[in-house]
Formats: sequence, structure tokens, C-alpha cells
Amino acid sequence: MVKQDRRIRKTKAVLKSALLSLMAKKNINHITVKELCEKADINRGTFYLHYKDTLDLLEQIEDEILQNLSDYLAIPEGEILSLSEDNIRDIFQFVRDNSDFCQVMLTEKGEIGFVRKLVDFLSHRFTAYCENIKVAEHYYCFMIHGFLGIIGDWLSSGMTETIDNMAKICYNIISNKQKELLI
Amino acid sequence: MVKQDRRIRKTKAVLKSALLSLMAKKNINHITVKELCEKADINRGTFYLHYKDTLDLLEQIEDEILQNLSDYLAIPEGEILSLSEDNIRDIFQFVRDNSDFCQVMLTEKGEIGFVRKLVDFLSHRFTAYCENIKVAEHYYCFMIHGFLGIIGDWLSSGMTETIDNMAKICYNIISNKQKELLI
DNA sequence: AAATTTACTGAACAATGTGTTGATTTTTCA
DNA sequence: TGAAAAATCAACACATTGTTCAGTAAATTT
Repeated sequence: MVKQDRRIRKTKAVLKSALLSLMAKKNINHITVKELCEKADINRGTFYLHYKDTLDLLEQIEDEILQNLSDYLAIPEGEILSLSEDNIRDIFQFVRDNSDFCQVMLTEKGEIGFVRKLVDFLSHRFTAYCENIKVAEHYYCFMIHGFLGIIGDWLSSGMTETIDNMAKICYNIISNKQKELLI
Repeated sequence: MVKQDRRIRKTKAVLKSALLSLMAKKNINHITVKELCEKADINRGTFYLHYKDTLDLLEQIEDEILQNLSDYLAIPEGEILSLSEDNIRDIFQFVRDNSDFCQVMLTEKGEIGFVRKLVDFLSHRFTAYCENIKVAEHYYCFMIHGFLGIIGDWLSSGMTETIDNMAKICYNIISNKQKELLI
């Protein structure tokens, strides 16, 4: 993909940050193109040059974040990851590095469509090593939703716990280390 | 709460089913009061007699379903439930009995606010029996999100698996019965 | 550095949806 | 059946939408 004109990059960036800032305060349903453009200090016509509506903008932001996560995890072609403590820690790190976005999208302010996209993404990268595929699918569905649930809680509570602690807690739940879990 | 006028009950019922039917096809953002009322064959003024906007209607539907779930689980005052296989089965049964609502609200069409409400609801009824409160909270957050994730998948795939099977799979994951899980 | 291309602006526009009103009709329920 | 409550209908001022077009500013190319 060829590099975009600097003006376009700038326009998209301010619209992105304006939308996230508005979404922190109100539901996406109640955000109009008009107020978004006023917040971003962008002509309304310019918005329509790039996006269909606010939801279209939101979806492009989502896709961008997923691409960044994909680059960040940097999985060699064809390989798959396990839910190791290191990998879990990496994901917590990514969430904190993108907390402006994640704080909005993975908590009560967010949009269920993105959670679904994220689940699909993670499901395809973290795969089971057991033979019974059917149960394995359910198993990973469960683990990834549980993992994302904890991430959501961590974000909602202002990310006060350390990343190391959170990764340890998650890993212990996933690998069922009950003893370590209850200490 | 005193029984409502039959006309009001009827109005609310048609609006509810019209909204769910529209939400199955398009995002709540793109549903206007006008088209909702046309679908429900209700005067637009009548809608505003009862609701502020479409989101207000949706939230009232959500609260009603949560109340029904609460009645259905019928927990004696002050008691708490465990994530037993029976309790899990009951919840699957409730989801199937209310599949018109759940199919919309617990899959990609849904609204994240309801998932959050449901997590809070379930978290308060299913509580840990270990002393370390902090970890217990995370533990139950994880388990309930995982559980709801599987329910969402089950709904998305048309509820083909039997309730007994789903309950068994969930229970085995939660109680970490790896052997049964992999059979 | 000049020329060319591209993006943004500002203003206007018709079209559509919103939220409310008041008078009238219909339905409920006691 | 008669009083009360709810739904209807039409109308309204208002806001947002999505598009257009001529003019301006900024970026890229040569």
C-alpha cells in the first residue's frame, strides 16, 4: 500500500482522535457527523470524502488496530502461538500501549463487533494442540473470551495492576494452576 | 408493580419485536424511530409516549430480560449459586427459550452494554468460595466471560448442539476436567 | 522553484428524521 | 355505560444528512 498524502493522514488522525474522545463520553449512536467534525475542526464535506458515516470511521479504526496487533505479535508465516505467559504479557503490553483505543473499545463504551473481530483474530493465532477439534474450538473460544473479559476489567479499573501480575493471573487461570492462583 | 393497560402492553410488545427483527438485519445505529414505527405499525407519537429513542427502548428490553432471568434462576434471598453443571444447563435452557432476544443481543449484532449487564448480574450470583477475594473476582470474571463466549458461538451456529452437550462441555472446561474434555 | 495534481474549504441545497403539540378517535376497565 | 386513558393524525419548527461546486491551500512531481 502506497503512502498516503500527508493531508489525508492528518485528516484521518484528527477524526480518529476526535471520535475516540467523543465515544469516551457518549454512545456512538448519539455522535453526529456534525459534532465530530466540529470537534476535529474539519469541514464536514471532508469527512464524506473519506467515510460513509461515523460507524464506517469506527470500523476503519478497528481494522487499523487489528493490523497493528498483527504486526506487533509478528508471527512467522504459518506459525501459531500458544497462550503462554509471555504471549499473554505481550498482549497486555499492546493493550496498554493502545489504551486510548482499548479503553473505549473493550469496556462498556465499546462496540460488540470489535470484540468479535478480536476474538476471531486471536482464535486463529492461538490454536489448540489436542486432536478433538470440536472441543478444542470451544476451549479456545472460552479461554479467549475469558482473557478479554479480564483485560476489560483491567482497563475499567484504570490499569492499576501491573502487567506482570495480570499476565501471571491469566496464565494461572488458563493453565489451571489452582495453587498459585489462590496464594 | 401494577398491571399495565392492555393497550400499553400491546404497544410495547410490537415495538420490542419490531426492534429485534430490525436489529437482526442492521446495526442499531441505522435504525430510525420512523422505520421502527412503520414496522410495528404504530404511530410515531405513540413511541415517544413511552420511549426517548431506540436505545432507550433497547435498554428497557434488556432490563426486562434480566428480570426474567433473575426470576427463572429463582435464587432464595441471600443465597449464591455455583457454576454447577445443572446451573449451567439451566442458563442454556433460558437462552434457548429466549433465543429471539439472545440471538440478537449475544452475537455480533448485539450491544456491549448488555453483555456487561449480564456479566455483572451473573458475577453477583455466582461467587467464589476461596479466601483470596482479588483473585476470585478475576477468576469469576474469566469464567463468566468464557461461558458467555461459548453461548454466543452456540447461538451463532444455530443452536445445533444439544443443551446437555453444551452444558457438559462448559462444565468440563470450568472445572478443568481435561480428560473428559478431550474424549 | 515552478508546474501540476490533489485535498480541503465554505456555502448552498433538497431531503429526511426528530421531537413536540393539540384536537380527535378508539379502547379499556370499573 | 361512562369516565379515563391511550392511540391516532396532521402539523410544526428544527437539526442533521449527504451532495455539489467554485475557490483556495497544500503536497508532490518534474
